[in-house]
Amino acid sequence: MARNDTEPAKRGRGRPPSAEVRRRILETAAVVLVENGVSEVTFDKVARRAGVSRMTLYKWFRSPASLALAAFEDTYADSLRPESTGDLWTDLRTHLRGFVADLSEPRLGAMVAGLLGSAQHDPALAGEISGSYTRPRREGAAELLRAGQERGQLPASVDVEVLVDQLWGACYARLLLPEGVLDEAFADTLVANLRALSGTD
Amino acid sequence: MARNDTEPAKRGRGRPPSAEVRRRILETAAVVLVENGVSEVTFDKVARRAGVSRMTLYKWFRSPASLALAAFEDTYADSLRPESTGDLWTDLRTHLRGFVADLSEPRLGAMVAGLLGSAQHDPALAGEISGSYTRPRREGAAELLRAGQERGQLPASVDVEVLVDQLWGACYARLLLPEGVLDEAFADTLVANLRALSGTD
DNA sequence: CGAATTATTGGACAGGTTGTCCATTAATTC
DNA sequence: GAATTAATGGACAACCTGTCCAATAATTCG
Repeated sequence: MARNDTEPAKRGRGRPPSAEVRRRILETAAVVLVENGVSEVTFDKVARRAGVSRMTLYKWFRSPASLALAAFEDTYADSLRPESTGDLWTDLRTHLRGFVADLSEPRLGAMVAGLLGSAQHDPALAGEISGSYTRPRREGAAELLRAGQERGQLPASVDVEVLVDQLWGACYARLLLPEGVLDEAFADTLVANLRALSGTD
Repeated sequence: MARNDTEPAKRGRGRPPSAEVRRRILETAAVVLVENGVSEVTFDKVARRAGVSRMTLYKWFRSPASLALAAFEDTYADSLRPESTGDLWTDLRTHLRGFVADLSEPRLGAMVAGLLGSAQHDPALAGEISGSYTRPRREGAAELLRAGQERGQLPASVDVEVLVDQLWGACYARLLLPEGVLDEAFADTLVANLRALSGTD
């Protein structure tokens, strides 16, 4: 949570990068990001608003979208909450409820949707998102399911990797497809549907 | 399927819109769309390539993305295939297999992903996609499930609207999230997971 | 201290896209 | 022939990108 920008490492020779400058860039980018969306985060605008040379941005960030992602991570990195109670269905409900609560918070949801939207035209951005956002979250989700499977709460024949998409992926579909409604009831029903099928009421 | 541009309706007074011009615009936009992606479909480029005045594009299309969507619908509108065999699980497998086959066809998948990506920054485009693409497909999917539910192949307690997201939505998640693998095996496993849970092997 | 090294700045430039304006020409109906 | 609508071509300011360059600042090494 924005605690890794104070003193990164020993530099060799020349003038060290200014932590002050980097901080102002990320703060300004975060403001533009939350107020105007990813597509408005532009090198030109951020540089002018932050009172920083545009060249510095070109040196540190691959693209405006990449800067927006860095600002997002720096400011809104959330906790990944990996707690577990020992009961699969309880874990799923609390985890999915929190997840949906985050994504349906207008500002955060719009930022995630905007970043994923930009990634559709920007393979490099997709790679960055995969590394810092998608992959760790997907890992945690699969782990949760695997634990339940090992406790016998899920048939061994269930494909956990696919089930991740049938729970968390379904939430992203509601976030990204037009007309999608994303609320706590949706999270609950995702789990309820599985239980209804398995008859474990 | 590009059959609604020949003679739309009687015009009142002045010079009628040129079907020839409209055709060239949509064809050129479709070429740019499939070759370079949604983000490269620009009024300037399409107008120059089509040999048409840029002003004409501004008159007929709300935005470049809207033009890209029109070109997509005009050229690549697919069939919605609503056939049904009477068995839910068979219907689901064939339907989802075809759906995934379409989306994983590189050009078509990239176009859908690009359009949905652009819609994240363009609410008006999201509305257009909802009306012409998302809503009818979602309706068909829900209908398929409801029919199965009425035949007793799905518990009455299952929420069909949510289950749509757990099947088709999961495919969109794989399409739109980085690292997602979308193939026939995924389609089969989506259905297999539900059957594994319900124990109806 | 001085030299080498790296960061940052400010300015400049061409290229592309948008959005808008205007005058002109073309086609069609009344 | 007059009114009406479509289409054209050109122009303009505004913004963003990507790149180049010269000048200045901060830090380490010899």
